[in-house]
Amino acid sequence: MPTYLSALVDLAAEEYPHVSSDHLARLVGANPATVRRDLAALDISGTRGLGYDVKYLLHEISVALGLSQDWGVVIVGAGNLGRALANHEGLTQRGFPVRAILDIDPALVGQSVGELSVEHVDDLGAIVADRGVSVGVIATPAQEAQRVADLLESVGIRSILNFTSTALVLDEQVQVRRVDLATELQILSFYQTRTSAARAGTGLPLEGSDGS
Amino acid sequence: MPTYLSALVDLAAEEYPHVSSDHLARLVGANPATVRRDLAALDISGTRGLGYDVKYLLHEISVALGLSQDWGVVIVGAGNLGRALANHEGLTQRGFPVRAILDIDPALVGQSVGELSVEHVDDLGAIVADRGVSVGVIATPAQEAQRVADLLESVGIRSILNFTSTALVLDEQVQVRRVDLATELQILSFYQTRTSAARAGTGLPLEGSDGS
DNA sequence: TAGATTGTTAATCGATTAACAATC
DNA sequence: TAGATTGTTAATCGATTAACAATC
Repeated sequence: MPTYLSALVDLAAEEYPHVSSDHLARLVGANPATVRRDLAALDISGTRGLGYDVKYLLHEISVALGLSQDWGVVIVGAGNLGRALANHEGLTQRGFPVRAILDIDPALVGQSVGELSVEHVDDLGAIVADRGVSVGVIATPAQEAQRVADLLESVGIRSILNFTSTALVLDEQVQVRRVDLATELQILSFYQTRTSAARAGTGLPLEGSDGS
Repeated sequence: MPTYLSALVDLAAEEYPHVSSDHLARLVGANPATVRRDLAALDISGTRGLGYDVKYLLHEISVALGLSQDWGVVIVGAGNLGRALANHEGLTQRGFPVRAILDIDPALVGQSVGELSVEHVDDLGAIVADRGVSVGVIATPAQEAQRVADLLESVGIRSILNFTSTALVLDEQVQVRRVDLATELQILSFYQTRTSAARAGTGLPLEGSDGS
């Protein structure tokens, strides 16, 4: 669904007044029927014979994606990764301003990271309450991840982006996305191993079940 | 598929000689039939009445995941993110040693990043050939991503991990995984927006098509 | 009215899983 | 032999897509 957004931004920039499901489908590499069904699921309707109003579509999808509001972000873990994420300009640009970066290590507290300075994780509750934070990013060592997640949950965070390899166990109300570098690389090497093996004529199957 | 691995490592550590598809399924949160089908797809067979040999399974899955060899990594882009990735210990640990970090900016070339120092992107071909690099990581600004990807493809890289928001167009032989922070956050906010809307009783549908 | 395109039903496809004969 | 568990077929489920009547 987020895929539609950039295509629509382009269309709006080119001042297309309307777009057909067929056109949109080609832009995002999907099937026209799927596009219509997706939009219908968001209660967005078009005009028969004409298509969808681009500006209206853009607005409605932004709302559906929650982009009509800012989502304050707190980053827990001020190591290399945490600091890199805090400096990532793309985030604020796309409606996810980083409001704080925390660590448990007193030696790091007070260090400056871009425009922020590292704060202590003990202040999480107050920070979340005061600064309109609604997303937590976990950039700690894997062993700390569950503890941090519990802490985030306890202060009311309902959206977590987890950069560790730990599979978190949380209330189902809490949405978690995991971004694990090594797993991504393993998936790449898995595909590559399979296709090379297939080319080399060994018995490894090309058609497997999933690839996940 | 990569999911099985850590469960198996644990089992091996506890010296379980055999594991049933049922047991393994519970560990990875899947269905026993799916586990059996997955393993069969990798030409791994078990013993009726007994289950699968844990050590054998671990070995075969490692091979299938390509983990029996190291996959040298080159990082293109020595900004905050590139440097953080280069310092990520987890990578070498899991069989993905970072062999080089490159940038196009002469001011960055020569700077040290952990044990490496930044090299110029013009040397990519030689570096890939000499150091057994098989995975490229793109950590440049989004506008440069396609150019870098073309370059990586041209020097024979077949596995790319793309940290920009650009959708890359490459030969289908080249496996690409995208890790886009803002998109991940958008997905979180999308879910959160939907569920809050549903709780608030507005018309936003809880049952949609995909959520991607 | 003729052409275009939606909204939606029904068909298709693929993936998941239940079930069970084979067999250790 | 009795119990357990695989390997695989057939049933189920869900998601995708073709097709077309409704209608702008």
